[in-house]
Amino acid sequence: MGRQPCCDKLGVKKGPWTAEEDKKLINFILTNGHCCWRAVPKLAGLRRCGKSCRLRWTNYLRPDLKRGLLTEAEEQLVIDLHARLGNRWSKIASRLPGRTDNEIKNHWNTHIKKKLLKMGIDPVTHEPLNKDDQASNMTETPQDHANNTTSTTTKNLTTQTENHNHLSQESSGSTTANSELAENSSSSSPAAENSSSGDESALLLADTLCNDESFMNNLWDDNSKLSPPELVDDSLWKYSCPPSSTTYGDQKVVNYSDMGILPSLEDNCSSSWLLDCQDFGIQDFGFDNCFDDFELNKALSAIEMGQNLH
DNA sequence: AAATTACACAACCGCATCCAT
DNA sequence: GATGGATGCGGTTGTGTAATT
Repeated sequence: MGRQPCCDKLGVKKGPWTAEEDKKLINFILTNGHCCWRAVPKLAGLRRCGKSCRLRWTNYLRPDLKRGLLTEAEEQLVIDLHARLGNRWSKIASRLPGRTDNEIKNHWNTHIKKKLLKMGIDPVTHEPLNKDDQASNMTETPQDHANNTTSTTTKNLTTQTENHNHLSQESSGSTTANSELAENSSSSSPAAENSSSGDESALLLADTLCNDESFMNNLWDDNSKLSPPELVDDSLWKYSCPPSSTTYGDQKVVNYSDMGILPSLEDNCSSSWLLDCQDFGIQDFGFDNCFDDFELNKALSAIEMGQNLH
């Protein structure tokens, strides 16, 4: 007896999600959480595979997502983390608040890869392309590489990453995920310790990073309702968090009206998923811990602004 | 203005892993 | 320990849009 397909292929819709479907999914998850993705489509009244629902939620509908291109600082962090972790996009994404593995993967493939090649750096090994021993690296997996080598990009980025690790530990008080990174760093990247503090490029990058206000806000703002990098995971989203103030502080606000989730002006309807939250009672979802009146108002104004754009 | 190319990103697919039985 | 189901992850493809010719 073979394994059952993850969903009944018959009658399951594929392709782009409609605004109506998005709304159904959001309402359902905000109301019930996602106890079991397989059951979600049925319970939410969607003709979708559970897998598809999960993907849609984690990659697009989650309220804490940042939209828009990665900042320079985020990009540098991705490069550094990739040098250490390889193509483990979910691990990398867990260190970038509001970013998804899919988003980072896409950005890597469309931007960073080319950028590194242009700089003469192998995006897989993070070593200079014309190195003699390049051939030997060809057989190495990114993971092997991450465990064994000191990459060029890592060398360049060490200072900034150390700043991140050090400071995020302090600010979050949580060391679980960072300790994993630290493990990788200490065992695999002696460069982290050895890199010259006088390395101009590293300092420059660190400077860039620290001057990137939105990025730093995400990392430092104790009041930020964004999870610290190591805390961004689905388990926490079971009892989801609303759009954070940090997110709304960015011009790339999560704009639900763009997605058609919010009623258009012509709908002349006051309901939205956020307003629905109010109806449900924010406390019902544990929102009271992370969503005060001020932020609710901020969120609603942001949404109104979004509506006014249409 | 039309055709072509490049880019951005949403979504799917298949395999891996975890976990309950 | 074996098995099967649910979920997660990474690779890849498809599609819409902007830029260029």
